[in-house]
Amino acid sequence: MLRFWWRGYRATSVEDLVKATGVKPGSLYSVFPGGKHALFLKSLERYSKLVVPQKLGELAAPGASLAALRGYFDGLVQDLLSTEGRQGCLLVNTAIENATEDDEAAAVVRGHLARLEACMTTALRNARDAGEVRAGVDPAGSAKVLVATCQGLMVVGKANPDAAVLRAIVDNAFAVLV
Amino acid sequence: MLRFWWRGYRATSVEDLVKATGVKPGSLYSVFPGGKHALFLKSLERYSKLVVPQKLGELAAPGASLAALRGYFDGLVQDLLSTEGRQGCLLVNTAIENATEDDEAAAVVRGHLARLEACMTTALRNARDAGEVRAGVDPAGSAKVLVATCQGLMVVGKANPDAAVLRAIVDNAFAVLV
DNA sequence: CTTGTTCTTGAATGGGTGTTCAGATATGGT
DNA sequence: ACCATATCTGAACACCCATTCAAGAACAAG
Repeated sequence: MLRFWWRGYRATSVEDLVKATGVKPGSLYSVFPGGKHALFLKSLERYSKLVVPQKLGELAAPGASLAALRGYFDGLVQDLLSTEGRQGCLLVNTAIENATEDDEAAAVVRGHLARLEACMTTALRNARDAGEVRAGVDPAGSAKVLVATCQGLMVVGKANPDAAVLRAIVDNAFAVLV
Repeated sequence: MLRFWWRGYRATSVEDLVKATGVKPGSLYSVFPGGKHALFLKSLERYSKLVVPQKLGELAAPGASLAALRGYFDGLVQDLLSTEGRQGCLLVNTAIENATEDDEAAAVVRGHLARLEACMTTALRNARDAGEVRAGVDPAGSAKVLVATCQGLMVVGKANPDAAVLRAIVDNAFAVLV
């Protein structure tokens, strides 16, 4: 999973995976019928179930509010600025690299986007009920925009991992809500 | 350029380029010293100078206002929904696929993002002066967010090319401005 | 028509790719 | 200790990759 995350599907060779896991080709192909591609899909699922919830943090909780939402974005920026986090999000990378020609991978990405939107919608609804955002803000609608914005943050962060640029995006994205 | 746009850098082989252009390997390498990578950088520049201005349309004009800005986003959505446009934007794809390991490519992407932000800032400034957006809207700040949002639109569009989903993102992104 | 030069060709090169498989090794029940 | 079964191993396979280069074609000048 880490190899696909760091380097992408095409750039990761089976030899890389063999070296990284210590599992030799023969075993790898008997454990994962379907070879590299099957392993990739398993990696996407593993990322969805292990890494994503960890990054979501409080935002995944039903009582999440504006602070949790903001915390998610801040974490995203912090990751993009760190040496280890520059690879961004495996699912975003997959959307760009594979989604057009790999329907199974695209489906995993769609699932991720839907979950993210759901989390953000509840967080915004809670925030509105608590008076943390303007009354005019539509939780469902704003969640859709914020999902797109955070995917865009990854793209910008990859090309330009600059603290000021990324923080300005987040600041201004939240400024219109209050 | 089209090959790199459609399939990405790694997935495009020199043989593909030879077949597509009719230029045989020997000539190709004598015209482009540096081989595949040099040709890729030239493709990025060509895309920047030919395709991007065409997509920007009125938004590139100094007098562009809210309608031009909205038109750009609508064009983006329309492209993502068409069969030919599903490949998205070459520069966004490059940001994800190559930016971390290819500084030259990343620089071209950064230039594109800067230009886009400049266009959007002037459009928003014009819109504010004309009273088309709320007085509280900060042109420079909102432009940064809109740049990120439109990059995110590409990511979402690749995984989920659904008219309702994409239009909802654009509608809600503009809803907070008026 | 010659000659010198530029441009073009496509086969060859060395290395990397994903995948397979027969043989070696380990395991667990008797 | 035995053997049947499951597991692991790494060499071998066929193919594709980016790149090079010597041989040939096209061309312009005298």
